[in-house]
Amino acid sequence: MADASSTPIIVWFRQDLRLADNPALAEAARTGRPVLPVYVLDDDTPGTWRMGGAARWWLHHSLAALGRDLAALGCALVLRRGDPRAVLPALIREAGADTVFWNRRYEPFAIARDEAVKASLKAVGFTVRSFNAALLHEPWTVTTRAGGPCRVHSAFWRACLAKGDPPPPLPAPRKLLGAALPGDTLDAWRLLPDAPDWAGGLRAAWTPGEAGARQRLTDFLDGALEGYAARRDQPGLEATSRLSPHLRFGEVGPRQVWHAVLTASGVRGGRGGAAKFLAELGRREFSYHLLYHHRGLPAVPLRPEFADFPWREDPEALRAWQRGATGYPLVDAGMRELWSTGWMHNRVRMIAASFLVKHLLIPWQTGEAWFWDTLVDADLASNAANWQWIAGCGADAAPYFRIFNPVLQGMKFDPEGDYVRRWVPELRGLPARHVHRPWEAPEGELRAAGVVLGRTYPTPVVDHAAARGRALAAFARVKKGCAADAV
DNA sequence: TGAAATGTTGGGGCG
DNA sequence: ACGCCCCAACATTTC
Repeated sequence: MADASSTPIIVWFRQDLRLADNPALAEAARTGRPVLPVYVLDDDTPGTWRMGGAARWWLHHSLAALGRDLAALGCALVLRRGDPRAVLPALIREAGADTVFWNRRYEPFAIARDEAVKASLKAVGFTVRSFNAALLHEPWTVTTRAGGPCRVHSAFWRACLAKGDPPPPLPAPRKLLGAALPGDTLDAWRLLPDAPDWAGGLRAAWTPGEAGARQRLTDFLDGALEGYAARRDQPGLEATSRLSPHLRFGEVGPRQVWHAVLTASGVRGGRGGAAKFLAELGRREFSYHLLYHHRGLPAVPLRPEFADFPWREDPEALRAWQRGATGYPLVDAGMRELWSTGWMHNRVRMIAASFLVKHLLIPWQTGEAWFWDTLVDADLASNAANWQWIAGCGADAAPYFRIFNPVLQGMKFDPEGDYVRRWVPELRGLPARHVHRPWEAPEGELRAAGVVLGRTYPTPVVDHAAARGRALAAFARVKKGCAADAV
Protein backbone atom coordinates (compact mmCIF):
# COMPACT_ATOMS: atom_id res chain seq x y z
CA MET A 1 0.00 0.00 0.00
CA ALA A 2 1.08 3.53 -0.76
CA ASP A 3 2.15 5.96 1.92
CA ALA A 4 -1.01 6.56 3.96
CA SER A 5 -0.46 10.29 4.03
CA SER A 6 -0.79 10.56 0.25
CA THR A 7 -3.82 8.27 -0.11
CA PRO A 8 -6.75 10.46 -1.10
CA ILE A 9 -9.95 10.75 0.88
CA ILE A 10 -13.18 10.87 -1.05
CA VAL A 11 -15.67 13.44 0.18
CA TRP A 12 -19.08 12.56 -1.16
CA PHE A 13 -21.16 15.74 -1.51
CA ARG A 14 -24.94 15.35 -1.47
CA GLN A 15 -27.17 17.99 0.12
CA ASP A 16 -24.33 19.87 1.72
CA LEU A 17 -23.01 21.93 -1.18
CA ARG A 18 -20.84 24.25 0.90
CA LEU A 19 -17.32 24.53 2.27
CA ALA A 20 -18.08 26.17 5.62
CA ASP A 21 -19.53 24.13 8.47
CA ASN A 22 -19.13 21.00 6.42
CA PRO A 23 -17.93 18.38 8.90
CA ALA A 24 -17.07 15.72 6.32
CA LEU A 25 -14.94 18.13 4.33
CA ALA A 26 -13.40 19.66 7.45
CA GLU A 27 -12.38 16.26 8.77
CA ALA A 28 -10.88 15.27 5.42
CA ALA A 29 -8.94 18.55 5.30
CA ARG A 30 -7.74 18.05 8.86
CA THR A 31 -5.95 14.82 7.94
CA GLY A 32 -3.74 16.71 5.50
CA ARG A 33 -4.32 14.06 2.87
CA PRO A 34 -5.44 14.79 -0.71
CA VAL A 35 -9.19 15.33 -1.00
CA LEU A 36 -11.30 14.06 -3.87
CA PRO A 37 -14.69 15.79 -3.79
CA VAL A 38 -17.40 14.03 -5.75
CA TYR A 39 -21.08 14.52 -6.52
CA VAL A 40 -23.12 11.61 -7.84
CA LEU A 41 -26.33 12.22 -9.77
CA ASP A 42 -28.71 9.30 -9.51
CA ASP A 43 -31.85 9.69 -11.59
CA ASP A 44 -32.72 6.13 -12.36
CA THR A 45 -32.36 3.87 -9.35
CA PRO A 46 -35.86 2.77 -8.29
CA GLY A 47 -36.94 4.25 -4.97
CA THR A 48 -34.73 7.29 -5.39
CA TRP A 49 -36.65 10.55 -5.43
CA ARG A 50 -35.52 12.03 -8.72
CA MET A 51 -35.18 15.77 -8.34
CA GLY A 52 -37.92 17.88 -9.90
CA GLY A 53 -37.40 20.39 -12.68
CA ALA A 54 -36.92 23.50 -10.55
CA ALA A 55 -34.54 21.72 -8.18
CA ARG A 56 -32.48 20.47 -11.13
CA TRP A 57 -32.07 24.04 -12.32
CA TRP A 58 -30.86 24.98 -8.84
CA LEU A 59 -28.59 21.95 -8.63
CA HIS A 60 -26.82 22.93 -11.82
CA HIS A 61 -25.94 26.36 -10.56
CA SER A 62 -25.13 25.19 -7.06
CA LEU A 63 -22.72 22.56 -8.36
CA ALA A 64 -21.13 25.12 -10.64
CA ALA A 65 -20.59 27.40 -7.64
CA LEU A 66 -19.26 24.59 -5.49
CA GLY A 67 -16.89 23.59 -8.27
CA ARG A 68 -15.53 27.14 -8.49
CA ASP A 69 -15.15 27.39 -4.70
CA LEU A 70 -13.32 24.08 -4.53
CA ALA A 71 -11.11 25.03 -7.46
CA ALA A 72 -10.09 28.16 -5.59
CA LEU A 73 -8.78 25.87 -2.83
CA GLY A 74 -6.90 23.76 -5.35
CA CYS A 75 -9.36 20.93 -5.66
CA ALA A 76 -11.52 19.74 -8.57
CA LEU A 77 -15.09 18.55 -8.05
CA VAL A 78 -15.68 15.23 -9.81
CA LEU A 79 -19.11 14.61 -11.30
CA ARG A 80 -20.34 11.09 -11.80
CA ARG A 81 -23.67 9.63 -12.70
CA GLY A 82 -25.36 6.40 -11.59
CA ASP A 83 -26.23 4.39 -8.52
CA PRO A 84 -23.78 5.35 -5.75
CA ARG A 85 -23.66 1.70 -4.71
CA ALA A 86 -21.73 1.09 -7.92
CA VAL A 87 -20.20 4.51 -8.53
CA LEU A 88 -18.40 4.88 -5.21
CA PRO A 89 -16.56 1.54 -5.19
CA ALA A 90 -15.46 2.27 -8.76
CA LEU A 91 -14.24 5.71 -7.76
CA ILE A 92 -12.29 4.32 -4.84
CA ARG A 93 -10.48 1.89 -7.12
CA GLU A 94 -9.73 4.55 -9.72
CA ALA A 95 -8.46 7.02 -7.16
CA GLY A 96 -6.50 4.50 -5.15
CA ALA A 97 -8.40 5.78 -2.13
CA ASP A 98 -9.23 3.90 1.03
CA THR A 99 -11.50 6.34 2.83
CA VAL A 100 -14.88 7.97 2.17
CA PHE A 101 -16.49 10.72 4.23
CA TRP A 102 -19.98 12.13 3.81
CA ASN A 103 -22.62 14.08 5.65
CA ARG A 104 -25.68 12.10 6.58
CA ARG A 105 -29.08 12.18 4.90
CA TYR A 106 -32.29 11.13 6.62
CA GLU A 107 -34.71 10.14 3.87
CA PRO A 108 -35.51 6.43 4.22
CA PHE A 109 -34.34 5.59 0.69
CA ALA A 110 -31.10 7.50 1.27
CA ILE A 111 -30.49 5.82 4.62
CA ALA A 112 -30.94 2.39 3.07
CA ARG A 113 -28.62 3.27 0.20
CA ASP A 114 -25.97 4.83 2.43
CA GLU A 115 -26.02 1.84 4.76
CA ALA A 116 -25.51 -0.47 1.79
CA VAL A 117 -22.59 1.63 0.53
CA LYS A 118 -21.06 1.75 3.98
CA ALA A 119 -21.41 -1.99 4.55
CA SER A 120 -19.92 -2.95 1.21
CA LEU A 121 -16.96 -0.60 1.56
CA LYS A 122 -16.23 -1.62 5.13
CA ALA A 123 -16.45 -5.26 4.15
CA VAL A 124 -13.39 -4.83 1.95
CA GLY A 125 -11.48 -2.88 4.53
CA PHE A 126 -12.16 0.74 3.58
CA THR A 127 -12.79 3.47 6.10
CA VAL A 128 -16.21 5.16 5.99
CA ARG A 129 -17.32 7.95 8.26
CA SER A 130 -20.46 10.06 8.23
CA PHE A 131 -21.29 13.36 9.91
CA ASN A 132 -24.18 15.67 10.65
CA ALA A 133 -24.28 18.79 8.50
CA ALA A 134 -28.00 19.18 7.88
CA LEU A 135 -29.79 19.29 11.22
CA LEU A 136 -29.57 21.00 14.59
CA HIS A 137 -30.58 17.74 16.23
CA GLU A 138 -30.65 14.42 14.43
CA PRO A 139 -34.00 12.60 14.52
CA TRP A 140 -33.02 9.87 16.95
CA THR A 141 -31.64 12.32 19.50
CA VAL A 142 -35.00 13.96 20.24
CA THR A 143 -37.60 11.92 22.10
CA THR A 144 -40.70 12.28 24.21
CA ARG A 145 -40.40 11.71 27.93
CA ALA A 146 -41.39 8.12 27.30
CA GLY A 147 -38.44 7.80 24.94
CA GLY A 148 -40.43 7.52 21.70
CA PRO A 149 -40.54 9.74 18.63
CA CYS A 150 -42.43 13.03 18.95
CA ARG A 151 -45.78 13.41 17.21
CA VAL A 152 -46.47 17.02 18.14
CA HIS A 153 -44.45 19.93 16.85
CA SER A 154 -44.61 22.06 19.97
CA ALA A 155 -43.41 19.25 22.23
CA PHE A 156 -40.68 18.38 19.74
CA TRP A 157 -39.38 21.92 19.57
CA ARG A 158 -39.51 22.32 23.35
CA ALA A 159 -37.37 19.20 23.62
CA CYS A 160 -34.93 20.61 21.05
CA LEU A 161 -34.63 23.93 22.85
CA ALA A 162 -34.01 22.11 26.12
CA LYS A 163 -30.94 20.51 24.54
CA GLY A 164 -29.33 23.94 24.29
CA ASP A 165 -27.39 25.47 21.44
CA PRO A 166 -26.06 23.23 18.69
CA PRO A 167 -22.27 23.25 18.30
CA PRO A 168 -20.85 26.36 16.67
CA PRO A 169 -20.25 26.12 12.91
CA LEU A 170 -16.90 24.98 11.55
CA PRO A 171 -14.84 27.33 9.39
CA ALA A 172 -14.26 26.47 5.74
CA PRO A 173 -10.94 24.77 5.03
CA ARG A 174 -8.31 27.34 4.04
CA LYS A 175 -6.66 25.06 1.55
CA LEU A 176 -7.08 21.56 0.23
CA LEU A 177 -4.68 19.15 -1.37
CA GLY A 178 -6.28 18.19 -4.65
CA ALA A 179 -6.59 14.77 -6.19
CA ALA A 180 -7.74 14.66 -9.79
CA LEU A 181 -9.99 12.20 -11.54
CA PRO A 182 -11.98 12.50 -14.77
CA GLY A 183 -15.71 13.03 -14.57
CA ASP A 184 -18.76 14.30 -16.42
CA THR A 185 -19.20 17.93 -17.34
CA LEU A 186 -22.09 19.73 -15.72
CA ASP A 187 -23.53 20.67 -19.10
CA ALA A 188 -23.65 17.04 -20.15
CA TRP A 189 -26.15 16.40 -17.35
CA ARG A 190 -28.63 18.75 -19.01
CA LEU A 191 -30.10 19.93 -15.74
CA LEU A 192 -31.14 23.25 -17.22
CA PRO A 193 -34.40 23.55 -19.15
CA ASP A 194 -34.29 24.26 -22.86
CA ALA A 195 -37.12 24.14 -25.38
CA PRO A 196 -38.60 25.97 -23.70
CA ASP A 197 -36.32 27.77 -21.28
CA TRP A 198 -38.76 28.47 -18.43
CA ALA A 199 -36.06 29.48 -15.95
CA GLY A 200 -36.04 33.23 -16.58
CA GLY A 201 -38.01 33.98 -13.43
CA LEU A 202 -35.70 31.72 -11.41
CA ARG A 203 -32.59 33.45 -12.67
CA ALA A 204 -34.07 36.81 -11.73
CA ALA A 205 -35.01 35.69 -8.24
CA TRP A 206 -32.10 33.61 -7.01
CA THR A 207 -28.34 33.25 -6.68
CA PRO A 208 -27.67 29.58 -6.00
CA GLY A 209 -24.42 28.68 -4.25
CA GLU A 210 -22.74 29.22 -0.92
CA ALA A 211 -21.93 32.88 -1.55
CA GLY A 212 -25.52 33.60 -2.55
CA ALA A 213 -26.75 31.83 0.58
CA ARG A 214 -24.43 33.84 2.79
CA GLN A 215 -25.58 37.06 1.17
CA ARG A 216 -29.23 36.13 1.64
CA LEU A 217 -28.64 35.32 5.30
CA THR A 218 -26.76 38.56 5.94
CA ASP A 219 -29.43 40.63 4.22
CA PHE A 220 -32.12 38.97 6.30
CA LEU A 221 -30.30 39.47 9.58
CA ASP A 222 -29.66 43.13 8.79
CA GLY A 223 -33.17 43.75 7.54
CA ALA A 224 -36.29 41.68 8.03
CA LEU A 225 -35.31 39.71 11.13
CA GLU A 226 -36.32 42.45 13.53
CA GLY A 227 -39.86 42.77 12.24
CA TYR A 228 -40.13 39.09 11.33
CA ALA A 229 -42.76 38.13 13.88
CA ALA A 230 -45.13 40.89 12.85
CA ARG A 231 -44.52 40.96 9.10
CA ARG A 232 -43.67 37.46 7.98
CA ASP A 233 -47.28 36.56 7.19
CA GLN A 234 -47.69 39.29 4.62
CA PRO A 235 -46.76 37.91 1.21
CA GLY A 236 -46.67 41.36 -0.34
CA LEU A 237 -43.65 42.29 1.77
CA GLU A 238 -40.12 40.94 1.56
CA ALA A 239 -40.35 39.96 5.20
CA THR A 240 -39.10 36.37 5.17
CA SER A 241 -35.59 35.00 4.82
CA ARG A 242 -36.03 33.09 1.55
CA LEU A 243 -33.31 30.77 2.74
CA SER A 244 -35.31 27.59 2.05
CA PRO A 245 -33.64 26.56 -1.23
CA HIS A 246 -30.20 27.36 0.17
CA LEU A 247 -30.95 25.15 3.17
CA ARG A 248 -32.39 22.48 0.90
CA PHE A 249 -29.11 22.17 -0.99
CA GLY A 250 -27.01 22.69 2.09
CA GLU A 251 -25.42 25.89 0.80
CA VAL A 252 -25.91 27.06 4.33
CA GLY A 253 -26.51 24.82 7.34
CA PRO A 254 -28.93 25.24 10.21
CA ARG A 255 -26.12 25.56 12.76
CA GLN A 256 -24.76 28.55 10.84
CA VAL A 257 -28.20 30.10 10.69
CA TRP A 258 -28.82 29.43 14.37
CA HIS A 259 -25.65 31.07 15.59
CA ALA A 260 -25.87 33.95 13.14
CA VAL A 261 -29.38 34.73 14.37
CA LEU A 262 -28.32 34.59 18.01
CA THR A 263 -25.41 36.93 17.33
CA ALA A 264 -27.54 39.33 15.31
CA SER A 265 -30.40 39.45 17.80
CA GLY A 266 -27.97 39.76 20.69
CA VAL A 267 -30.10 37.79 23.08
CA ARG A 268 -29.71 34.14 23.97
CA GLY A 269 -32.63 32.19 22.59
CA GLY A 270 -33.54 35.22 20.56
CA ARG A 271 -36.19 37.81 21.27
CA GLY A 272 -39.24 38.55 19.19
CA GLY A 273 -38.43 37.98 15.56
CA ALA A 274 -35.44 35.79 16.29
CA ALA A 275 -37.33 33.21 18.35
CA LYS A 276 -40.10 33.10 15.76
CA PHE A 277 -37.61 32.61 12.96
CA LEU A 278 -35.69 29.89 14.79
CA ALA A 279 -38.99 28.11 15.36
CA GLU A 280 -39.29 27.90 11.58
CA LEU A 281 -35.99 26.04 11.54
CA GLY A 282 -37.76 23.89 14.10
CA ARG A 283 -40.50 23.03 11.60
CA ARG A 284 -37.85 21.83 9.20
CA GLU A 285 -36.27 19.74 11.94
CA PHE A 286 -39.65 18.28 12.88
CA SER A 287 -40.33 17.30 9.27
CA TYR A 288 -37.09 15.31 9.22
CA HIS A 289 -38.00 13.79 12.57
CA LEU A 290 -41.35 12.64 11.15
CA LEU A 291 -39.86 11.30 7.91
CA TYR A 292 -37.18 9.41 9.79
CA HIS A 293 -39.70 7.74 12.06
CA HIS A 294 -42.43 7.24 9.42
CA ARG A 295 -40.87 6.08 6.18
CA GLY A 296 -44.19 6.19 4.36
CA LEU A 297 -44.65 9.91 5.05
CA PRO A 298 -44.33 11.04 1.40
CA ALA A 299 -47.08 8.74 0.18
CA VAL A 300 -49.19 7.28 3.00
CA PRO A 301 -51.44 9.25 5.37
CA LEU A 302 -50.10 9.08 8.90
CA ARG A 303 -53.66 8.72 10.14
CA PRO A 304 -54.82 5.36 8.80
CA GLU A 305 -58.49 6.41 8.74
CA PHE A 306 -57.64 8.59 5.74
CA ALA A 307 -56.88 5.51 3.64
CA ASP A 308 -60.40 5.51 2.19
CA PHE A 309 -61.05 9.23 2.10
CA PRO A 310 -63.42 10.10 -0.77
CA TRP A 311 -60.96 12.08 -2.88
CA ARG A 312 -62.14 13.28 -6.25
CA GLU A 313 -60.52 13.06 -9.62
CA ASP A 314 -60.88 16.37 -11.43
CA PRO A 315 -58.20 16.97 -14.07
CA GLU A 316 -59.77 20.23 -15.15
CA ALA A 317 -59.80 21.73 -11.67
CA LEU A 318 -56.27 20.42 -11.06
CA ARG A 319 -55.09 22.20 -14.19
CA ALA A 320 -56.76 25.41 -13.09
CA TRP A 321 -54.98 25.16 -9.75
CA GLN A 322 -51.61 24.40 -11.30
CA ARG A 323 -51.85 27.30 -13.73
CA GLY A 324 -53.18 29.84 -11.28
CA ALA A 325 -56.62 30.06 -12.84
CA THR A 326 -58.97 29.06 -10.02
CA GLY A 327 -60.67 32.43 -9.94
CA TYR A 328 -59.52 33.01 -6.35
CA PRO A 329 -56.93 35.77 -6.70
CA LEU A 330 -54.79 34.87 -3.70
CA VAL A 331 -54.57 31.20 -4.69
CA ASP A 332 -53.80 32.14 -8.28
CA ALA A 333 -51.17 34.68 -7.25
CA GLY A 334 -49.40 32.02 -5.18
CA MET A 335 -49.49 29.40 -7.91
CA ARG A 336 -48.14 31.87 -10.43
CA GLU A 337 -45.39 33.02 -8.09
CA LEU A 338 -44.46 29.35 -7.77
CA TRP A 339 -44.46 28.79 -11.51
CA SER A 340 -42.45 31.91 -12.17
CA THR A 341 -39.87 31.88 -9.37
CA GLY A 342 -39.87 28.30 -8.05
CA TRP A 343 -40.91 29.57 -4.65
CA MET A 344 -44.08 30.61 -2.84
CA HIS A 345 -44.58 32.56 0.34
CA ASN A 346 -45.36 30.19 3.19
CA ARG A 347 -48.70 31.73 4.17
CA VAL A 348 -49.83 31.41 0.55
CA ARG A 349 -48.56 27.82 0.36
CA MET A 350 -50.93 26.94 3.17
CA ILE A 351 -53.85 28.65 1.48
CA ALA A 352 -53.16 27.22 -1.98
CA ALA A 353 -52.60 23.74 -0.56
CA SER A 354 -55.73 23.92 1.54
CA PHE A 355 -57.65 24.97 -1.55
CA LEU A 356 -56.52 21.93 -3.53
CA VAL A 357 -57.23 19.48 -0.75
CA LYS A 358 -60.37 20.96 0.78
CA HIS A 359 -62.09 23.08 -1.85
CA LEU A 360 -61.30 20.73 -4.71
CA LEU A 361 -60.98 17.45 -2.74
CA ILE A 362 -57.99 16.47 -4.86
CA PRO A 363 -55.51 14.11 -3.11
CA TRP A 364 -52.75 15.84 -1.22
CA GLN A 365 -50.22 13.59 -2.94
CA THR A 366 -51.14 15.25 -6.24
CA GLY A 367 -50.31 18.66 -4.82
CA GLU A 368 -47.17 17.25 -3.24
CA ALA A 369 -46.03 15.99 -6.65
CA TRP A 370 -46.65 19.40 -8.25
CA PHE A 371 -44.68 21.17 -5.54
CA TRP A 372 -41.93 18.59 -5.85
CA ASP A 373 -41.52 19.45 -9.51
CA THR A 374 -41.88 23.22 -9.28
CA LEU A 375 -40.30 24.32 -5.99
CA VAL A 376 -36.61 25.15 -5.93
CA ASP A 377 -36.69 24.28 -2.22
CA ALA A 378 -38.50 20.96 -2.79
CA ASP A 379 -37.47 18.87 0.18
CA LEU A 380 -38.84 15.37 0.69
CA ALA A 381 -39.36 15.78 4.43
CA SER A 382 -40.82 19.27 4.51
CA ASN A 383 -42.97 18.79 1.44
CA ALA A 384 -44.51 15.56 2.70
CA ALA A 385 -44.96 16.70 6.29
CA ASN A 386 -46.56 19.98 5.32
CA TRP A 387 -48.97 18.43 2.83
CA GLN A 388 -50.04 15.86 5.40
CA TRP A 389 -50.46 18.64 7.91
CA ILE A 390 -52.70 20.74 5.68
CA ALA A 391 -54.74 17.71 4.60
CA GLY A 392 -55.42 16.87 8.21
CA CYS A 393 -53.90 13.39 8.03
CA GLY A 394 -50.50 14.25 9.53
CA ALA A 395 -49.06 13.78 12.98
CA ASP A 396 -50.32 16.93 14.67
CA ALA A 397 -52.34 17.97 11.66
CA ALA A 398 -54.63 20.90 11.22
CA PRO A 399 -58.12 19.73 12.23
CA TYR A 400 -60.30 18.77 9.29
CA PHE A 401 -62.71 21.65 9.85
CA ARG A 402 -60.01 24.27 9.49
CA ILE A 403 -60.69 25.49 5.96
CA PHE A 404 -59.03 28.67 4.80
CA ASN A 405 -61.25 31.24 3.16
CA PRO A 406 -59.03 32.67 0.41
CA VAL A 407 -60.95 35.94 0.44
CA LEU A 408 -60.65 36.53 4.19
CA GLN A 409 -57.02 35.45 4.17
CA GLY A 410 -56.39 37.90 1.38
CA MET A 411 -58.02 40.80 3.19
CA LYS A 412 -56.15 39.92 6.37
CA PHE A 413 -52.65 39.31 5.04
CA ASP A 414 -52.65 41.22 1.77
CA PRO A 415 -54.90 44.11 2.78
CA GLU A 416 -53.85 46.46 -0.01
CA GLY A 417 -53.76 43.67 -2.58
CA ASP A 418 -50.14 44.32 -3.46
CA TYR A 419 -49.28 40.65 -3.68
CA VAL A 420 -52.26 39.78 -5.85
CA ARG A 421 -51.58 42.68 -8.18
CA ARG A 422 -47.95 41.64 -8.59
CA TRP A 423 -48.79 38.12 -9.72
CA VAL A 424 -52.25 38.57 -11.23
CA PRO A 425 -51.74 41.66 -13.32
CA GLU A 426 -55.14 41.40 -14.99
CA LEU A 427 -56.67 42.46 -11.65
CA ARG A 428 -54.33 45.39 -11.11
CA GLY A 429 -56.98 48.01 -11.67
CA LEU A 430 -59.34 46.72 -8.98
CA PRO A 431 -59.48 48.58 -5.66
CA ALA A 432 -58.32 46.79 -2.52
CA ARG A 433 -61.81 46.05 -1.25
CA HIS A 434 -62.62 43.83 -4.22
CA VAL A 435 -59.27 42.64 -5.50
CA HIS A 436 -59.63 39.41 -3.49
CA ARG A 437 -63.23 38.81 -4.68
CA PRO A 438 -63.67 40.26 -8.16
CA TRP A 439 -66.96 38.39 -8.64
CA GLU A 440 -68.51 40.69 -6.03
CA ALA A 441 -67.15 43.89 -7.53
CA PRO A 442 -69.77 46.23 -8.95
CA GLU A 443 -70.12 46.38 -12.71
CA GLY A 444 -68.61 49.85 -12.99
CA GLU A 445 -65.56 48.91 -10.95
CA LEU A 446 -64.87 45.90 -13.17
CA ARG A 447 -65.29 47.96 -16.30
CA ALA A 448 -62.96 50.68 -15.03
CA ALA A 449 -60.36 48.02 -14.22
CA GLY A 450 -60.74 46.38 -17.61
CA VAL A 451 -61.82 43.10 -16.02
CA VAL A 452 -64.31 40.85 -17.77
CA LEU A 453 -64.96 37.85 -15.56
CA GLY A 454 -64.75 34.61 -17.48
CA ARG A 455 -62.70 36.37 -20.17
CA THR A 456 -59.78 38.34 -18.77
CA TYR A 457 -59.90 36.53 -15.41
CA PRO A 458 -61.69 33.30 -14.57
CA THR A 459 -64.83 33.01 -12.53
CA PRO A 460 -64.29 30.87 -9.40
CA VAL A 461 -63.95 27.14 -10.18
CA VAL A 462 -65.97 26.39 -7.06
CA ASP A 463 -68.20 28.43 -4.79
CA HIS A 464 -66.50 28.82 -1.45
CA ALA A 465 -69.53 28.13 0.75
CA ALA A 466 -70.57 25.10 -1.28
CA ALA A 467 -67.02 23.72 -1.39
CA ARG A 468 -66.65 24.23 2.33
CA GLY A 469 -69.85 22.33 2.98
CA ARG A 470 -68.75 19.51 0.69
CA ALA A 471 -65.36 19.27 2.40
CA LEU A 472 -66.88 19.21 5.86
CA ALA A 473 -69.20 16.40 4.81
CA ALA A 474 -66.34 14.40 3.31
CA PHE A 475 -64.08 14.87 6.30
CA ALA A 476 -66.93 14.10 8.71
CA ARG A 477 -67.14 10.68 7.05
CA VAL A 478 -63.52 10.05 7.92
CA LYS A 479 -64.20 11.04 11.49
CA LYS A 480 -67.20 8.73 11.67
CA GLY A 481 -65.20 5.86 10.24
CA CYS A 482 -62.62 6.48 12.92
CA ALA A 483 -65.21 6.40 15.68
CA ALA A 484 -66.64 3.19 14.26
CA ASP A 485 -63.17 1.61 14.27
CA ALA A 486 -62.74 2.57 17.89
CA VAL A 487 -65.92 0.73 18.92
C1' DT B 1 -50.46 29.10 11.27
C1' DG B 2 -59.63 29.28 10.83
C1' DA B 3 -64.18 30.41 9.72
C1' DA B 4 -68.90 30.49 10.53
C1' DA B 5 -72.68 30.16 13.55
C1' DT B 6 -74.49 31.31 17.73
C1' DG B 7 -74.72 33.84 22.06
C1' DT B 8 -74.15 38.07 24.84
C1' DT B 9 -73.95 42.81 25.81
C1' DG B 10 -74.51 47.56 25.78
C1' DG B 11 -75.51 52.01 23.53
C1' DG B 12 -78.83 54.64 21.28
C1' DG B 13 -83.18 55.45 18.76
C1' DC B 14 -87.78 55.75 19.67
C1' DG B 15 -92.56 55.15 21.32
C1' DA C 1 -87.69 59.23 32.07
C1' DC C 2 -88.47 54.52 31.09
C1' DG C 3 -88.49 50.28 28.70
C1' DC C 4 -88.29 48.04 24.35
C1' DC C 5 -85.97 46.91 20.30
C1' DC C 6 -82.27 46.91 17.02
C1' DC C 7 -77.91 45.83 15.94
C1' DA C 8 -72.95 46.51 16.18
C1' DA C 9 -69.18 44.61 18.60
C1' DC C 10 -67.31 41.22 20.98
C1' DA C 11 -67.17 36.40 23.03
C1' DT C 12 -68.14 31.56 22.75
C1' DT C 13 -69.15 27.39 20.48
C1' DT C 14 -69.30 24.52 16.64
C1' DC C 15 -67.74 22.78 12.38
